[in-house]
Amino acid sequence: MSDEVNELKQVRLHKLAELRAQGIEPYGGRFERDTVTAHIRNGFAEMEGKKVRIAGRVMARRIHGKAGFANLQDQSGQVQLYFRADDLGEQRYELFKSMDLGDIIGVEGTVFLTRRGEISVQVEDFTYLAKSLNPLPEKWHGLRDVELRYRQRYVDLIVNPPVREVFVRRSQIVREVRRFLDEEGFLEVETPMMQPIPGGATARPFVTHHNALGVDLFLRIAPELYLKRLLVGGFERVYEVNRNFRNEGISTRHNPEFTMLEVYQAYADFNDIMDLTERLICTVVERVLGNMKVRFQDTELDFTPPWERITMLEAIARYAGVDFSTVRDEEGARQEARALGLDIDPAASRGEVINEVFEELVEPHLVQPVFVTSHPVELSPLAKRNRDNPEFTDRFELFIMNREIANAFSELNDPLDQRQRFEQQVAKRARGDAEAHFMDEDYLNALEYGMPPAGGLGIGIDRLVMLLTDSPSIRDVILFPTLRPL
RNA sequence: GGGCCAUUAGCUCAGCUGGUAGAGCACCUGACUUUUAAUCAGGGUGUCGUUGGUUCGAGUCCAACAUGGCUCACCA
Repeated sequence: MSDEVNELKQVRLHKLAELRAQGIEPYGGRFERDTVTAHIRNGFAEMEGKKVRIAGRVMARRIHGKAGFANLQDQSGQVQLYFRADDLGEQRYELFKSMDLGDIIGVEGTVFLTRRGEISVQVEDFTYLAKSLNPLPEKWHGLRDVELRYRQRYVDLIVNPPVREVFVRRSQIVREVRRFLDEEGFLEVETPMMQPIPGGATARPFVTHHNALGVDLFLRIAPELYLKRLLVGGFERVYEVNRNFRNEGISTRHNPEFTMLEVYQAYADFNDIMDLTERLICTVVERVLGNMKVRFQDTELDFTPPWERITMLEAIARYAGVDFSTVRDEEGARQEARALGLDIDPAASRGEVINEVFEELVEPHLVQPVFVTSHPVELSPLAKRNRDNPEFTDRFELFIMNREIANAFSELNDPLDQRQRFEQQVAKRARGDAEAHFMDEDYLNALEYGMPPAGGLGIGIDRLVMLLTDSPSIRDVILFPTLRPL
């Protein structure tokens, strides 16, 4: 970071040289541990009086003349160490006294209980595993500066234990998602992150360049079109959990790279996927949190199934008081929306108006888990039309805490309809919509071979993790969120 | 991208209407053999985000820029 070596680091560099002068290697190698700090604390009844070998970072130190204490932190937690000159000899004891907060050491000693009732390890020998040259943040307040916490997550993780808990839980959530899908007979696959045509979502892509091929490639905005090619190929249940990249704004709910789960099930439709989604999330919540009620900020979310299912038009009728099913023409729809106080583009189609009304007037009401179904067709260029009402699609979005957590539909497998939808998107792109879909001839070619009817699902993993870890910002659930380089 | 706010020691933060830089933790020196935010005595370690401007004088007022946060817009 800074090229100026401050005095605190200077002191530590001097200590480092001193260690080497004494023939002590400050950066040790393999250290065989036989337990971890949490095990000593949780299993004290059996551990008392036993000899243990543990390793970790020195987080606090209290020296009392010829004896002293230190807190040793490993991934599992902390345990107190007790150093005595009588046990260690003058020379080793001096070495203990010259230790810095942040140093990583390996320790051999005996588990005991202090007079004050603190589970501790009486150190018989210790070894340097890594000398720390940078001082740790303040022991009481930790690292508060948000920018530093994200830029130097390694420091954040050292001094702010709850942060580590969030990422442990994130890992558990992803593991349980995989376990659920594996148990349901889904096959995990990997499809290209670098795509010649970015498809599967409405978003701006990142562009990169392949030198040997001499072509531009796009970081994927979604895996959807590749996963559906696999349905054509005969895989009937596939999923992928991986990164998507969208070249758009950064906010508390958006990171340019984020993790997406997509699931496809042949011979199913969006109703089957709704059931699957409910079971998936309930299973994950149950297995990870052990409770169907989850507190998010000031709200208690109840995941107990079944979740409400409501069409988009019903939701609008309920929360905005307008029944768009009776408003057939575009101008009438625009007038209704303007009467509700919305600013509507004169060129907006009926479906776009309905979507606008939904987003502005309905989403703020959707707190508890609810499936909203039947979206206008022009907003869903990859979804199958509803048989009875072809202006709408067999699609749903899951809303929790006003946020879209999942998006799913019956997949459009009619190659002629799909071609028309692409053509409409290409026309939008020609009118300047940088987020409209590209024509993808190879995808159409795949559909022309015949794709079984299928239901597909996308879940934003980061947002799910936010909900289940009570994290208000997406940056709190991404280890290294995107920041402007310094 | 717009609006608002923040930026002072390694960290957490004070610093009033402009007068030449402070505290706690950490660190250094000494005392202390069961403490735990250990305690006691002593020591301040700084390009006040950057660059300009106003002024006799700027951490403080003004402007621009940088980085970040919140928020709006866009999206998932």
